[in-house]
Amino acid sequence: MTISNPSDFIRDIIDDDLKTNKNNGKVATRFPPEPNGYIHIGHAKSVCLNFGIANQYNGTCNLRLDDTDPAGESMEYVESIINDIRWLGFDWGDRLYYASDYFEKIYRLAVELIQSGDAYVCSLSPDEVREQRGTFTEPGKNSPYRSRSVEENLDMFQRMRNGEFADGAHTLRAKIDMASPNIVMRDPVLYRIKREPHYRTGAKWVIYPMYDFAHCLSDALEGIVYSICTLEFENNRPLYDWIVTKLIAGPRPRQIEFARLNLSYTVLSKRRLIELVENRHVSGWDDPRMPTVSGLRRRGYTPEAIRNFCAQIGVAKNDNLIDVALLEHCVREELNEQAPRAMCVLRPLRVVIDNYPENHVEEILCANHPQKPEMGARKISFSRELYIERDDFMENPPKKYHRLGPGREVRLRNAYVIKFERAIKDEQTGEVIELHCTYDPATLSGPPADGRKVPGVIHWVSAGHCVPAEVRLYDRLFTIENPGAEEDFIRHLNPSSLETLAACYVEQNLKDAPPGSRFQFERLGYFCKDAKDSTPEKPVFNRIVPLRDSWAKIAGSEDSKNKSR
RNA sequence: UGGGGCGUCGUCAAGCGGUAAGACACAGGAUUUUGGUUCCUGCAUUCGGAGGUUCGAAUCCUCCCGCCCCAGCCA
Repeated sequence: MTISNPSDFIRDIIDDDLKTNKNNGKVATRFPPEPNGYIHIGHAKSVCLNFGIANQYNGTCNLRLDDTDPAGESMEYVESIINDIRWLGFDWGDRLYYASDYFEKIYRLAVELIQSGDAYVCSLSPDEVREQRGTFTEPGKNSPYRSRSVEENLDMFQRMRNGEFADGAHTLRAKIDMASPNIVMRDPVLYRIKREPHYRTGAKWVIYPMYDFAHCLSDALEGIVYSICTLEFENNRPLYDWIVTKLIAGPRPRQIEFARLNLSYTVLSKRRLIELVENRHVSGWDDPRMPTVSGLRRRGYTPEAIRNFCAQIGVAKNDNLIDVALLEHCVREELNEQAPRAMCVLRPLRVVIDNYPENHVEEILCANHPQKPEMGARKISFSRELYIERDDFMENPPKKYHRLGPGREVRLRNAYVIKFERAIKDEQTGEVIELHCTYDPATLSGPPADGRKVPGVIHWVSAGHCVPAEVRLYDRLFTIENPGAEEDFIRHLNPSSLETLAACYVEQNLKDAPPGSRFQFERLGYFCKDAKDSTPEKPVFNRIVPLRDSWAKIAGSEDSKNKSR
């Protein structure tokens, strides 16, 4: 499902600009994450948009770390961001930039702003600034420091930089309009004093530019043409334009806002994600249940699936809550094509084929993909003792159940038709612990000769030829559709978002599967060998996504019928 | 109710005055050694509401209603 000609309102704007030769045909974007957390699927939407546009129009997309607030920023995050965007399949050439590399230039531009009388050093406390800002319906008051002379402002700003003042003692503010109906324009703070070591500039600076000042100037310095950001910055656009027209002579970037991604049954705000990690509700940023790029990668999602997802959801200005089923659809779509099939028994039930010769082993050739012979075949051992899924036997099955039960026959996938003979139960608990069956030797590669129909097919492994594995079954992290809208979202964590099955068996061929390799375990879903926790003795497989299961729906409705009777 | 933005199927989303694309989801059916895949079929006489302009409106105008964002020295 590759969308050949992506189109959206942003690309429409670019098409128009190109048609009128507004920017001499130049297309330059940037992806500007702050390195204070791992990027998630919502960032991926922006990455695909910005890099996608650059690729489509033969332009460029810079990667810029927007590191203007040292609190919480670190090289670890920078590295993860770089790694994740590369993994997603995008390239910025040698255009890796840091806002912190522009600190000196930005400082000089601030001086220019002071010199033109468009900025002043304000000595109000944070509380006073808040009080004097006014409200939605009342204008703010001019700061008493608004009329400081250019000379005094220059001197004060220099001394701010020199570290002569305490944190928060003064700020540099733009002189705009305290009565503006747009609160962003009421003399916004441009610089603050903050004695916090910066992960890149160390202790060199004690003043740091605010986002509104640094971002637009960084864009302009890099020659960005389209500064694409999310809707909540729409109010800031007048300030963006104000700063840039005051300070930049040449071509100026244009800010365009689009709606950020919201995903059902998950949270995407950085604050909430951090809370999940720090309070150990998940194992880390790369917990396979996390919507982070690293979490999705570990879960087994492919870059292609994520890119397709981003193409599918589109780009618009409507607030949205995308059904996570669409994301799941995108992985299934790709993995159905790409993933070799294999067999794995999650909850083993021992089966003895009474009429199969003891100590006999035969090798059965199994196609790696039923529709793609070019993907080859592998051998699987078949013997008298097997494991099947506990779910595939029922003592009192409903009519539509196509598997094993009293008097029933079933096809073993890629192998013989077997018939149920008797069940052996634990004397204490009554639990079925072993099945005895007989097989029809004439059914290895075709249906029974007498024409009888065997509708059911189940998977299996040979007891003496399989390898023990741990399988982790993941489900959505939250039980409600929009946990992001809840104050106490933790309360809605899904208690069964992870089910660990420690005693599974996978077919022998998976013994040395490379870490990160993906398979379809037939009839179950798509799985990925966990790169972190697998050991040579015991591989661990993460369930990426289950197969669509129309039986579950039938069984579910049967179940509810029975309950209502 | 100061400013900014948005309202088209359950969820996304095309549509840009000529008579509602597509995807996911959902529901049927066919094929099937995965109750998978694939393949058919169905799924908005209607575009937040009400007026108006027009031969003709989701598209233009007016009013109304609803939702989101903004009062960090965060981004």
